[in-house]
Amino acid sequence: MSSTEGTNRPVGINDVAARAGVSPGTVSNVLNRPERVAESTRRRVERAVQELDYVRNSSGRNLRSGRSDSVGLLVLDVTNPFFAEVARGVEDTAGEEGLAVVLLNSAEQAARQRRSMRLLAEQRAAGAVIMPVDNDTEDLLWLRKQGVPGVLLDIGDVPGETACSVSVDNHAGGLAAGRHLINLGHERITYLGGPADLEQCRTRLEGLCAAVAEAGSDPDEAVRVIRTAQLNAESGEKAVEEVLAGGPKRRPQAVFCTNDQLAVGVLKGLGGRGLSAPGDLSVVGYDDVDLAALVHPGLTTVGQPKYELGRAAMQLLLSELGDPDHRHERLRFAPELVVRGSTAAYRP
Amino acid sequence: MSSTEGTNRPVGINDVAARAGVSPGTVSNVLNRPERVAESTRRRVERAVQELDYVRNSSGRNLRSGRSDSVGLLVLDVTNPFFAEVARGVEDTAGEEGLAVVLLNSAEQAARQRRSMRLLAEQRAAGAVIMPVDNDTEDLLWLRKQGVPGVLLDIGDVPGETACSVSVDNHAGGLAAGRHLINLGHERITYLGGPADLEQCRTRLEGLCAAVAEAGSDPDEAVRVIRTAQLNAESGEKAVEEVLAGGPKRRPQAVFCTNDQLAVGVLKGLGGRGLSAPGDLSVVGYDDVDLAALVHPGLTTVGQPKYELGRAAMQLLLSELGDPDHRHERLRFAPELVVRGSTAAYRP
DNA sequence: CAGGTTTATTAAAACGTGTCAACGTTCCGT
DNA sequence: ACGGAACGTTGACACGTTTTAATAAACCTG
Repeated sequence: MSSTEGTNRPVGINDVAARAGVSPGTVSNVLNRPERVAESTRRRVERAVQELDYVRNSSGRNLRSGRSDSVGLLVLDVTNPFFAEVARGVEDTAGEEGLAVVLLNSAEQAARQRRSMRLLAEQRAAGAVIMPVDNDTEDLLWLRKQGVPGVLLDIGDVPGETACSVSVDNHAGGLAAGRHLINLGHERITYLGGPADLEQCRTRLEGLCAAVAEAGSDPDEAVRVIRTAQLNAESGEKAVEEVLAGGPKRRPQAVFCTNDQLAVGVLKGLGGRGLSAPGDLSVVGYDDVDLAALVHPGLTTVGQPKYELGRAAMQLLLSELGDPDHRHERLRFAPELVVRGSTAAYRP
Repeated sequence: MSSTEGTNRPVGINDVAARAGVSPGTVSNVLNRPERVAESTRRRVERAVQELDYVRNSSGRNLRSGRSDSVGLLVLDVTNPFFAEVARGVEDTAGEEGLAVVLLNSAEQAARQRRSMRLLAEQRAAGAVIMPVDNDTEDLLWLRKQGVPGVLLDIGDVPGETACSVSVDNHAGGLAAGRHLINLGHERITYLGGPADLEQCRTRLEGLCAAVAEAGSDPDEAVRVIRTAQLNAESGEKAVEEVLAGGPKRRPQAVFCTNDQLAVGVLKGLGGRGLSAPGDLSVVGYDDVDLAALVHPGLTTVGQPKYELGRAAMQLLLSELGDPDHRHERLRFAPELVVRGSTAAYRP
C-alpha cells in the first residue's frame, strides 16, 4: 500500500526521471529530441512514462518556451455552416502540424471579438486565423504586438501590409450573380445584406452594381438595398415583407442575398405568402452551403471554396510561424456561380 | 531611446511592479483580490498596467495554481447545426463564469476522441463536456484520473456512476415519432440511422419499435433498419435507393431518420426520382434544426432543447467543480414532436 | 500609553518544464 | 599510449505567476 500510488499527486517529469534512474533533463530530451539520447536509456524512460501514465504539463512547457502550441480560430458565427466548413479546413491543416485549434466565436460583436483576442494573448497562442467583424485593424495590430501573428480570413482589402489574408473575390461574385440575373431579363433587383461594415456585404453589392452599370442601367435606380440585422434565415424571412412592399407592379424581379441562410429565409417567406421562386421572383444566395442544394427549389448561389479557404489560411499562418523574415501575402480565390432552380427568365 | 521600450521582451508582472513601485505580489493581489490592497496603491498599479499594456500570462498562472481556466467541449461533428446550437449553450454558460471553451471535434472517430482527451489532460483543463463516440467509458475514466472531470452529453445510459450526464429521452422521442406515424395509418416503416454503437441511434430505434409493438404489430416484421455510414444529407440521399428497393408494392410507407440531415437528404433523393413526401412516403427527422422548417415540405421531426442541453451540461460541470464531495447527477429532458408537412395520412 | 488587533505590503518559495554549459565516458587516429 | 573529438548525461537555472508566512505600520481599547 505504501509502495503503490497512495497519494493522488499528478506525476511530473521528475517522477519519471526518478523511476527511470536518470535526470529530468534526460527525460525532457527523450520527449523532445529523442535522437540525442542513447537507445537503451530512451527505452527505459519510455517504459517509465508508460508505467506511470505520465502526461506532460503544457503550462510548464509553454511557460518555459514562451510559446504555446495552439492556434486560435475566431469566427463570426459558429452556427453558420459556411464557417463550420472553413473550420474543418483549418483544423485538419493545423492537426497535421501538431497544433491544437481553439475555436472562438465573436457572434459578429466587436466586444466579443476583443475579448477573444485578449484570451489568445493571455494564452500566448502561436497564432490566429481571424474573420474580423469590421475593417478596423486596431485589435489585430494589438494582438500582433503581443506576439500573436494573425491571418485574416474572408477580408479582401486589408489596409496596409498588416497581415496575410486569404479571401474570395467578392466583387467577382457579385458581378457573376448580377450578370446572371440580367441575362435572364431582370431589371429591378433587390440586394439583401447585413451591416455595411462587413466588407463581404459591401463588396458583393458593388459587384452587383457593376453588372447593372455594364448593362447600361443606373445602379441607383435599378438596385434597391435592404439591410438586415443578422445574417440568418429568420432575418431573411422577416425581410420578405419589405422586399415585396410597393405592390406587384413595383416589386423587384429578383433578390440577391449576401448569404444562403438569408436566401433560404426569403424562399420560406415567399411560400408563406403564396408566392414562390422562380415563378414570381428569382432568388440568388451566396456561399453554396449544403443547404442550398437541399431546399426546393434548389438555390442558385455563388460558391466559395470553403474548406480550401480554411486550409490556405492555416498554411499561410504556418509559413509565417516558420519563417522569421516573412513578407505578408494576399491570397485570393475565385468564386463560382452555381445555377439551380431558384432563378429563371423573367416573364412579364 | 534607452528609457523607451527598445527591446521587445513581453512585459510581465515584474515590470508592472517595478513601474508602480511595489512588489510583484501586490500586483498579483490587485489583479486577483483587489479588495485586499489599499485604494491608492491599487490605482497606481492599475495605471502601470495600462501604461505598459500588460496582459497576464496564463501559463504561469495555471502552472502555479495547477488548474487551467478553460474547459473542453468535445463534439461529434462541428458541421452539424445541432451541435452548433449546443455549443452556444455551453459557451454562454461558461462565459458567465469566466471560463474559456476549447472546442474539439472528434468527427465520430474514436482515435480523434482519444487525441482530444489527451490534449485536455495536457492542458490540465478544468473540466470537459463530452459527446462520446460510443459507450466505452475507458477514455472518460482515464481523463478523470488525470484530474479532468467530464460531463456526458447526449448519452442516456451511463454505465455505473462514472460521471454526470444530460440527455434527451431518446426512447420517448422514437416512441412519439412511431405513434405519430401509426396514427396516420402507416404500417411498413423504415428506420434510417447511423452506426449501432451510437447510443442515440439505438435507443430511438427501440422507441420506434415500442410504438409498433404497442399497436399490435411485430416490430421485426414492420420495421426495416438501414444503417448509413455518416449522419449527413449526402448519406441520406444515397440511402434512398435502398429505401425504395423492392418496388412500389413493398416500399415502406414511412421513413424515420435519426437525424434531420439524413431526413433532408431523403427528401432530396425522393425529389430526384420524381417522388415526394408526404404524397408517396412520409418522412420524419430528429433534432428540429433550423433547416427542418426551411425545406419544402417542412420536415416533421422530434425537437430537442439544444441550447438548454448545452447550458445544463455546463451547469452540471460547474457544480461539480465547485463542490468537493459531489454526487453524480443524471439529467434528462423530454423531446417534443413537431409536426410539419412531410407526414400525412396513408392513402392506399 | 502599553498591549493587542487590524491592515497593507513584502520577500521568498513553489509550480513543471526546457535549455545550456559543463562534465564524464568512449572511441578514434596518430 | 595519448590528445582530442564525439557522444550522453547531468545539474542548475529561468520562465511568470500565486501564495504563505512574516514584517511593518496604523489603528483601537481599556
